[in-house]
Amino acid sequence: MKVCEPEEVPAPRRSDRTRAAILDAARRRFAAHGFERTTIRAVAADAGIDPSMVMRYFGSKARLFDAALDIDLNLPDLSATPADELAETVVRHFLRRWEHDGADDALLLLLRSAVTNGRAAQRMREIFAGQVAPSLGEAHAEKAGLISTQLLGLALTRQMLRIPGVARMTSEEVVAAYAPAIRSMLQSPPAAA
Amino acid sequence: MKVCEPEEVPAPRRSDRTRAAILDAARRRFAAHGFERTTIRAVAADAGIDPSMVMRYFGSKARLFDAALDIDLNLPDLSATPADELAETVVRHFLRRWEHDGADDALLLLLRSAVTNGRAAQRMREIFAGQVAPSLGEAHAEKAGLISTQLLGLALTRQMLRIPGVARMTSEEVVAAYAPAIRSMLQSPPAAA
DNA sequence: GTCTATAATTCGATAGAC
DNA sequence: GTCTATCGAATTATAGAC
Repeated sequence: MKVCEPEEVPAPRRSDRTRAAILDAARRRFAAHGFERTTIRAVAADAGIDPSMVMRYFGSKARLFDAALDIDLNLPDLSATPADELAETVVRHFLRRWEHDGADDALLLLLRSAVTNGRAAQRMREIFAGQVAPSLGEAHAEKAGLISTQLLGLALTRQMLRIPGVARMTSEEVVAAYAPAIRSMLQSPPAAA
Repeated sequence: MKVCEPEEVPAPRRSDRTRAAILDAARRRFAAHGFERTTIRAVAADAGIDPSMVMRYFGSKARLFDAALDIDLNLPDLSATPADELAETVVRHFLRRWEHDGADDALLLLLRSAVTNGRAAQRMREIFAGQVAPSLGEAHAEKAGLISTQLLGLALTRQMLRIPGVARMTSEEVVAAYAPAIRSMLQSPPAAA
C-alpha cells in the first residue's frame, strides 16, 4: 500500500490545483464584470499564472466561460418543508448565501452574464429546470418560475443594483417583506396553460 | 412671415435627425448587448452613417452611453389610484410596454447595462428615486424598492431570461399571479429603519 | 508544465480631404 | 457635415523555447 498522498482519496493531481485556481479566478471575474469585460490576462493574473496556461487548460475564452458556468447552486431539498414555512426558508437561504459569498455567489455570476449572453441565459434556464424546481419539490415545481422572479428580483435590487430601499433593510426585514408575497404565490391556484 | 419649415415648431435642424438616428441605434445596441459588447462601428452601421460621425456628435463612447441612458420611463401618475387597484395597474402597465416595445424598452436597456456597469447602476438608482417612487405617490413611496423588485424580477424572468414557467404565461395570468404579491407588500406595515 | 514572443483581430479615437 | 485613412492600444490565440 503506497502512502504518498496524505490528502483526500480521489487522487489530487498536481496541477488540478492550477486548473481549480483558474476556474475560481474566472468565476470571480465573470461574476463581477460579465463575459466581455473579463480578459484571460486578468484571470491569469488573479490565479498567479501565465495567460497562456488558461488557453492550455481550457482552449478558448468561450470554453472557459462554459466551464465556469457549470455550476451547482447547492440548494437544499425543500420538498419536505411544510408549505407555510417554505417561503421564509427559501428567502433566508439566499440571503445567507449572499451575506457569506458576496458578489462571488454562483447565482449572481450566472445572472450577470445571462442578461447579455445567450449562452449564459440558456444555462440559466437549464439550472432552474434542473436545480431550483426539483429543490422546491414536485408539489410546487410549477411555481418555480414565480419563485425565481422573487429571488432574482431580490438579487438584482439588493445585491447588484443596491437600490437603497431594499439594500438598506436587514435580513429579517427582507424576510418579513418578501415571505408573504411568496407564500401567496405558493397558495394561489396554478395558472391555466 | 417665413414659411420654410412645414414641420413642427421647435426648428428641426437638418441633422438632428442624424443625431436621433445615432441615439436610437445606440439604445438598441446597448439594450441588446450592454456597454462592452456594443461597438461604435456597429451603432454607426445601424444608423446608416460613418463611425466617425458618432464621435463628432457625442465625443466618446462613454458620452454616447450617458446620452442613451438619459431616459424617461414615461410612467403614469398613479398617486390617485386606489390602493386595491394599484398592484394590477402597475403590472399591466409594464406588461403592455414590453408587449409593444419588446427588447427596446428603456427599462430593459438600463437593466441590461446596470448589472455590469457601475455608471448604469447609478443611473438606475436615480431613475427609481426620481421616477418610479414619485409615480407611486407619497403614500407608497417607501415601498418603491419592494415594488421594483417585483417589476425588475418580472422583466428578468419573462423578457430577458425567458424562463418557461413565466415567459409562457398570458398577460392576464401574470397579472393574476403577481398582483396579490404586490398588494400584500403595499398593505404590510413599513419596515423599521 | 510553464513561460516568451508574436501573429492576427478588433476597437476607440484622431487627422484631414472634400 | 460627411467620409477616408490610419494610429495606437488592447485582446484572443498560436508557435515554440526551456
